[in-house]
Amino acid sequence: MTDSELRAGGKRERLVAAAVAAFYAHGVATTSLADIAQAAGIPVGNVYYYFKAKSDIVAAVIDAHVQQIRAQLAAIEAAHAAPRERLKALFTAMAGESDLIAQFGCPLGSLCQEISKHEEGESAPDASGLMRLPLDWCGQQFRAMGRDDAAELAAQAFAAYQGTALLSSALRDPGLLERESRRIAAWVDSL
Amino acid sequence: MTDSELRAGGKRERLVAAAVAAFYAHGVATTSLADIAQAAGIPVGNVYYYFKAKSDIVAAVIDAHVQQIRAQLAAIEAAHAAPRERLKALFTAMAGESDLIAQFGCPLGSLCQEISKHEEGESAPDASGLMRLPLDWCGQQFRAMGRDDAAELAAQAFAAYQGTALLSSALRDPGLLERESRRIAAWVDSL
DNA sequence: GTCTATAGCCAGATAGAC
DNA sequence: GTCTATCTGGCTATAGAC
Repeated sequence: MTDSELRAGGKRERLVAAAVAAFYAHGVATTSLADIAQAAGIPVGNVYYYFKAKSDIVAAVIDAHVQQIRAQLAAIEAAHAAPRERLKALFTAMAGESDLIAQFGCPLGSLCQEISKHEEGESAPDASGLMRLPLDWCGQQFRAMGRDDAAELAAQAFAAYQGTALLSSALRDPGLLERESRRIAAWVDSL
Repeated sequence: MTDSELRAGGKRERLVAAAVAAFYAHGVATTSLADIAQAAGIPVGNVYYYFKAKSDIVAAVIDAHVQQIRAQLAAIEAAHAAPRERLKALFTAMAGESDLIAQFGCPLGSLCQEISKHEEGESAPDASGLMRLPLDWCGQQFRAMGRDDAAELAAQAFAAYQGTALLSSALRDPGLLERESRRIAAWVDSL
């Protein structure tokens, strides 16, 4: 946290949190700065004291997700020593959010997809880390399990989750995600 | 095709085709009517002769995709009698578009995800059929193979494809989709 | 640092000539 | 049916008072 952030009394954090929620529920393109500012209880014009442009808010939102992912993965590593248990913990945790995911999809996957469609100018932030981070972590776990095809297994497991999240939100069916998450966990156990 | 469409000399079709391409490459929300009209070689104001509002264009785009899916599935059914071969044909065909998918994701999945985020008003069209149609078709094939868990297998296969499409576009890696499509085909063969 | 007011732009949508 | 001209509103972003 920088000095100016400390002086800002948490307003920047409130803006980012409001943007995270709004981007997730309504999408990046359809969310206006006014929406974000209102949700954070801050006048619209004041947003530009904290962010030079909307794309900077997008970058801050991506960064917030990255921090959250790192924290979640670190927590799983602290709670479970065995790579197999760590993998199961990750996919079980994701299934725990099935109601939300059935409404809006995976927070990471939907954000990643929307942003990857307009990576043209230099102002467009890169969201690929949102996929790469958990994917590489899964790969590490499979490698620790002694699998030579760790990267392939990681892609298979993570893609199964992402695809199911997409299906469950399209069909508005949380049960789909819960069943598939159990199947993935059982599959990890069987390896 | 209605009478007025016949009289229109294919302009409506050109608009829909341009919208399909633009929505896929840049997203629905960030594509303006001016973009679509220009790509179709039609003045902006004239768009409203064919569509009352932008949401009607979205509905027409969804419908165009539905027609395309039906045609593709019918072609596969005509070319292959065995359900196992039909499934393999579908996932092989998808892998054939890996370069495009690595750029913009699955045309169906990305459209579905974006639209499902703002299904509030009555003007918002429903895109869930884009997932339901191929999903149900896969289920029918698995059932024809004598599987009791046909619906679950269909979800598993289709989610694997959707998730891999998302990953391969996030990481800009067509090879990922090709490898996983081969794996899905081999898995279908093993059932 | 915080907020108000507003500029400037571009989108979606309409009116009406031809 | 086709097209031009234009209205209206909301959005991003800025200027400047406090």
